[in-house]
This record gives sequence, structure tokens and C-alpha cells, in this order.
Amino acid sequence: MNQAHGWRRNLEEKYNAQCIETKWQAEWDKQKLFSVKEDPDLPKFYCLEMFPYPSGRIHMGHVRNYVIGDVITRYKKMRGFNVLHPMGWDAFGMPAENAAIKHGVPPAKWTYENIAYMKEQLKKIGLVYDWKREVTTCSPEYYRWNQWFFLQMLKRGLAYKKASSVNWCPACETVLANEQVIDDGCWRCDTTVIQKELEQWFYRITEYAGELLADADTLSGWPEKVVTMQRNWIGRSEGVEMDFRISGSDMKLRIFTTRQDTLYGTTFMSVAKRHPVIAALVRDEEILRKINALSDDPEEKEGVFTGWYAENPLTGENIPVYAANFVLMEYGTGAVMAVPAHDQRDFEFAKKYNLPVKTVIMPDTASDRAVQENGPPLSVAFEEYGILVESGKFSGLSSAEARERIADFLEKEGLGRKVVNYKLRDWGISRQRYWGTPIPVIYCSSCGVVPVPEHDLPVLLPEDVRLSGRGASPLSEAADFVKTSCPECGGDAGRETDTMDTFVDSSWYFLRYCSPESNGKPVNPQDAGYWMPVDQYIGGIEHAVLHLLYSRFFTKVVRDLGLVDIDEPFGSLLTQGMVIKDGAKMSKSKGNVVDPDALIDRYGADTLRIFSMFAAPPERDLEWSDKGVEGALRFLNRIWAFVYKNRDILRSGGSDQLKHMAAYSPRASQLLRKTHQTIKKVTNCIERDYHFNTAIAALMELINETLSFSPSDSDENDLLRFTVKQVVLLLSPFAPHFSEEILRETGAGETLFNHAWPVWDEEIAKEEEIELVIQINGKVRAKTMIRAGLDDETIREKAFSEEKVQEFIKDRSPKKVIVVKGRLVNIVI
RNA sequence: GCCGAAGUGGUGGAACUUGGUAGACACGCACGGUUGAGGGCCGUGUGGCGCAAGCUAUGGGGGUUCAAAUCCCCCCUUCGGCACCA
Repeated sequence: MNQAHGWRRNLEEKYNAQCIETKWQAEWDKQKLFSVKEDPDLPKFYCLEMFPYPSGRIHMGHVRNYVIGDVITRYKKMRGFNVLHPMGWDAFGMPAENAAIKHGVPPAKWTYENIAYMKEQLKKIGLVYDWKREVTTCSPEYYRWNQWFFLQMLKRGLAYKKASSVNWCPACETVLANEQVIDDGCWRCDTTVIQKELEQWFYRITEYAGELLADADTLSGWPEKVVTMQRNWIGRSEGVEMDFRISGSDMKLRIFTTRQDTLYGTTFMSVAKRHPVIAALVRDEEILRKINALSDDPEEKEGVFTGWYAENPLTGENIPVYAANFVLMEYGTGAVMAVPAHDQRDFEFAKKYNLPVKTVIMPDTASDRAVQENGPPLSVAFEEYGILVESGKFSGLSSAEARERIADFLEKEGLGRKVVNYKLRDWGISRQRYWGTPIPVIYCSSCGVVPVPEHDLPVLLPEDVRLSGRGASPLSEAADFVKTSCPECGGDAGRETDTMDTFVDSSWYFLRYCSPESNGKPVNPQDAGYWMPVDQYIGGIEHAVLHLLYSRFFTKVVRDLGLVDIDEPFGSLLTQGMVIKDGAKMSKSKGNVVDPDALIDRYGADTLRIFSMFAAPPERDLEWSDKGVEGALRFLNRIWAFVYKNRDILRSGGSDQLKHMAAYSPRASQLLRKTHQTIKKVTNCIERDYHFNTAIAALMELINETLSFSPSDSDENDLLRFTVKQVVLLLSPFAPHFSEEILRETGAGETLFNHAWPVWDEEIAKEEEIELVIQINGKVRAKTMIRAGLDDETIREKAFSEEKVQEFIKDRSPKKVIVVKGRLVNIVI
């Protein structure tokens, strides 16, 4: 209490945000309010925002993301949850390396300086984290576990090396995973990606394709859009694999199809340019030359006859084998049976090269069939399901049934088998860059590929590497790093010089927060058991299939390693919209950035927070408005001025026991009712879907009403104190410094966040009087105030007794009268 | 091309979950007050048309209903995702 008294004398007339904010930030830091530990007696809540790359400065996108998380954290804490809210740094990556090349600053120095600066920025926004759990992915304490995971995955066959055609970004001079290629461009710099043949390390994410797809159904707290994107990315399809014998050779051509019902309509075969069968069988130099020259233009279907024929195992027909530019080596078997009548691509191809088109599926509605039978020749393929014709013993079946029967038949006859195919490819994790986790593998000329023994971890990233920016894999030039001895034979050996994709780092950081100091294992199963899964995850939609898919995969692997017992890492996901200014995403290149530091200096963090939460609901894009920011400040100023004006009343220690509604004047009871209604509304807005904009609007309404209230006796003083206190508590997640400061004025000796969230009384919140709307033929003709809870008959009478209503009705008799309780009467005449 | 989301005042947005007064809240604007002036602050007004009674209005068209921003069908526009996946 004494402390509070000391503060009271300092109440300023003008709201001075900067002064208040520094004070409370220091205080929260000192009290370590959001430093948490596992407590099985409390309900837990794990609130997480996607950690930033330490690029140098916090931008408005970060601010929005982190304020959303901070509001939820503070709200949940007041609701009695044990809230874990950690923060860290996604600190490996190219910008540090580029800065080094450009300015000669060592990447580590550059990164750690950025982190220090950005951490201060986060504190200035008033964000509260459990900083003792901070993780920095470029520190050996963190990345050693990337290496540990790699070794476990290697043991289980989940990490492997293979040569393949990979996506290469010429600007970043490194390989990219499939997920990291957006519209043929690099996800980071947008440079057009080219294909390159390279030997690379992969994580076998396809091993989990089925589970990742099946468990997508359990992500009920995720935006449907994100789940759909993941499902499409995984791209499951059911079909059959079968072999076509190549006539005149002992080779077989294995194909994959989902449309085995169209098998009898196969009139040729298509294989990818690089299909091994070409190298094995085609001897004619001219044909090989033509195949090589096939264009990659997706618009123009092109092919070359290989000179070979294949035999349809069902019909015995011999059909030509083409190399075609639209057949992908990476999907299925790299070869397809071509059914021009029922596949648009094959149709176009057949037209171009004069190949036969054989209809084997008829539409199953009579009228469509008539059109097809009597109409002009097909101009497009009929790709739908229908009824089989000209298909031997399967004729007459529906496509759906035929797919089953033909698949069964092929299996029985040993001609093929049912398979499930995925579009998802394994995750290429090798990067020819310096600033990342060294892949813990050693190459020995006599033992081959040898994993670094676990007890030798971490394989430290050398810090004194010269970065020229030319050529790949800077580590290969670090002789001291490369040169090592083989753990198996002790002979001279060399280290792997590629580093890991930085998406590996972010695929499990949320687990590390649960037990940041865990030593023998990356995660302490008990702590993770308490905190996981993340209850609310917040971040940008751009990670819909990148980080979010990798994290789901990693979680399943970590589960199978026995470290956690959950299947999915993120219970609920909120994808916040972009911050827009002048119609475009804020970016340096467009010159429309707003600097958070400058705003805080000018308006204070609370104003920035209020505006960010008020201008739009979290999932929508937020249009920046300088005027809107001023409006947010005005809102706080008005409250402040009112509190200052009434400071004597608010300071006086009256009774906390409010009178019954009926004992107050209408004016005062209205304020009491509005207060309870506001508690209800704000709570519901947050609970239902985190629509903070409407929560703040409700608070503004209450404030507008409170400002015109001047108490006239001690009961009304008590009421005023009550209302102001509720306002401050409801406002506190959004404007915490401001609220904390004013709360002391209403006599609290303790920090906000040890206060409980306000509760409303349904009885008090209930309106006594309602405005009855009277419609005639659906148009509003009159309004009148009536007591709440009247029965239909009375309401009806009230409506008819309105003069306005009588005027409209005159002598006509109403055909129908609809009474909606507590709302309106509609008279139909 | 396929899939998805969204279209409401001058602007950001509310009401869509549960059909029931469209435009909460804020920005802007206008007028008035305060002030030496400006800014700031306070008050009043503010979808459109009309002096008014009233009419009209949620991208466009149709439908269901006593009643539709809300439900159903068709179309248009914008944004996002996927794009030869056999």
C-alpha cells in the first residue's frame, strides 16, 4: 500500500506514454512475471509466435504478429492459465552471409548484434516473454541437436544421400527444396530456379506422407485454407502400377495410372525424356538427338517416337512408345499409358502426331451419350467417369467399379499392383552455404560415408572462414575444418562441407522452448509432455506448406524417437494478414515502411498496440493509417484525462460492495449495466475468434458512456471506481503499461497480471427495456420502448396501439402478425 | 484451367456463428464552441435522393421467406494457392 501511495503523488495530468512504459517494462522484467515453470495443478497454455530471422530491425509485420501473441498471453494469464510464451531467433541464413561478403563483418558478429538490438525493440513494444527460454539457432548448444537429429534419422534410414536433379538458385548459389520454389522462383530472392544434377542429403518426409495427410483431418484449429494447401501439396492418389512388355526386347515399361478403367483405350505410351528405357534401347543417334532437343515449354506438347512398341497386357495390342516433354520423371514411374480419348494431354498429343483415339468410356446419362455418339468427333477428351465400352469383359461397368475390378484382376494375374502415389517429394536439406548447421558426416576413402559419433557433437561451424561469395560450399575452402580423421579406421578423411537447410532449425524449436537447458537430449520428454502441443501458434500464411509441414514431419519423427507423445505440434493456428500501406505490402523497395521505433517514440507502445489490434481482425490484411494511430492515442488520452479529473474519487477507498441495480439512479444503473455488458462482449470477442477489433470497439463504447458520468454521491463514487477498474482490466492485454499505471490509481497494490479477468453478471447485463421495432410488410414503420420480457400478446397489442401503425393499417385487417420476442413485430397486410 | 477466400458509406471496419432496426467503433469531412491565431480539445451532424412525407441502398441477376448483408442458384470483379502429378 505504501508503494502505491508513493506512486499516487506522481500522477501526471498529461498521459506521458514513454515515461510510463519504461517504468513498467523495467518492473515486469524485474518481477519475471512471465517466467514460468511446469505446474501440473494449473491448466497450461502454450502461446507461440513464429520466431524472427534477426535481419537487423523489427518491422510492422513482426509487431502485429507479436502483439497478437502478447495479447493472448496476457489474457490467458489473467484467466488463470500457466502460460508459456517464449521467444528466440531463427539465426542461421543467407543475409548474415551476404552481409559478410559485402561489408566484411563476420556472420556471427552481425547476427548477435542484430539479436541484441531487436531484443530491445521487442521489450519496447511491451511484449512479455519468458526470456530464460530464449533459443538462438546459430549457437552450438542449439545446432548440435540438429546434428543429433540428423544422426538418429540416418540410423533409421530417414536421412539418405542421393544424386538427383535438384532446384538450384543461381543467385543464392544453393539448392532449394521443392517447397522452397514458388512459381519457378526462389522463395527468398525470387530468382528463377534452374535444375541441376547434384548429390544431396534428403530427409525422407515421404515416409510420413500418409500420416501427414491423415492427420491433416485432425487440425480443426487451423484455417481450412492452410490444411487444404497441405493436402494438395502432399497430393495423394490411388491407382495401379503395371508393366507393359516392350516388343522385341526383354525389358518392361512400368507405368502408374489412376485410370485403369481406361486401359482398353490406350493407343500409345509416353515416357519422360530422361527415362532409363531410352538410354537402354534407343540406338539411333538421330532419335536421341531429337529427344534431347525436346522443349520444356509447358504450353506445347512435343514428342519423339522411340522406334519401339509396347504390348498392352490386356489386349495384346502393340502400341508405339514416345518420349514426351510433358511426362515427369519425378512422379510415378516416369512413364504413362496414353489414353487420348480420356486424357486431355494425351488427346492433344494424339491430334498432333495423328495417333488413334479410342473411346472406352461413355457418359452415363442418356442425353450426353447421344451427343457423343451422333455428334462431331471429339474436340476435347472426356475425362469424367462413365460407363465402360469396348473393354472386353469389363464393358458395361461404371468407371468406379471398373477401377476396382481391373486393379484386382491385374493383381491376380500378376500384371500389376495397387499403389498409392504422392506428389510430396523427399526434403532436400543440403545447402552449399556457410551460415548453417554442418552436416555431421565424414567421408573416408576406405570406409565411405561415416557418421560423426554422437559424443563428438557438435561439429562446430568454424568462425574464421573467408567468404568470397564465389563458388559453392564455402566450408570446402576451410582446410582445417575439412581435414579430419575417420572415426572408424582413423585414417585421413574429409568432412561434409554442405550445411543444413535452415528450415531444419525451425522444425523443432518449439520443442526446445519446453526445456531449453536439457542436456542429454534435445527435449526433455517430461517438460514437453507438460507443455506440448502449442495451444496457439501465430504467424504468416507464407509458411502454409514450408515451415508448417516440416514441423509436422519433425514432430512425428521426434515422437517415434520416443521424446514426445503427441502427433501434431500446433493445436490452433492463426495466420495473420499482412500490413499494407498505400495498397501494397510494406517493403523497403516500395518505400512505404513505417518504423515501429519512431512510432513508439512519438505515440508510445500502447498506442501502437491499440491501433494494430483495432484496425482489422488479425487474419485480415491491415491497412496502415497514420490518422488511425492518432485516433488510438486520443482514445487513451480521453481515458487518462477522465481518470485525472476524478482522481480524488478513484483514490478514496470506498466500498467494493456495489448496490443492487434498483438502488441506483437510472443514469447510474445504466452505466453498471453497460459495464457488465462490455465485460461480456470483450470476453466473447476474444474467446470466440480473437477479434480484438470488436473487443476494443466495445471498450470504446463503454468509455464514451463513462466520460459523461459524474457521480453525485458515495454510492456512485463506488460505481465509478468499479467501472474504471473493469475498463482498465479489460484494456490491459492491449495497453498494458497504460492499464498498469491507472490500476494503481484505483487502489491496487499489485500488478495487473495477478488480477483475475473480470466476470459479468448475466442478470445485471440484461436490458430492462428494449426498443420494439414495428414493421408493416417488412418495412420499419415505428419504434417504441417496451419492458423486456413481455409476452407475445402484450407486445402485439403495444404494436397495434401505435398511432403510426394505425395510420398504415387504416381499415385493412392484418393477414398475419409475426412477433419476435424482444425484437420486433411484423404486421402483414 | 482447377481450388479457395473476399466484395457493405469518402476510408478502415461492424452486424453473417443464430435470417429480424444495415453501417457499431474509428478515421475523414462539415458546422459550432474554446483560442490572439493555428494546432489541440469539446459539442453537433454525417450512406444516397428529397423541403418534407417518404423512397432507396450491402458487386450484378434470380430464388426461398412475413422478413435476406446473412440461406440457395447463376454471373461479374479482386486477391491468394496449385498448375502438365498421369
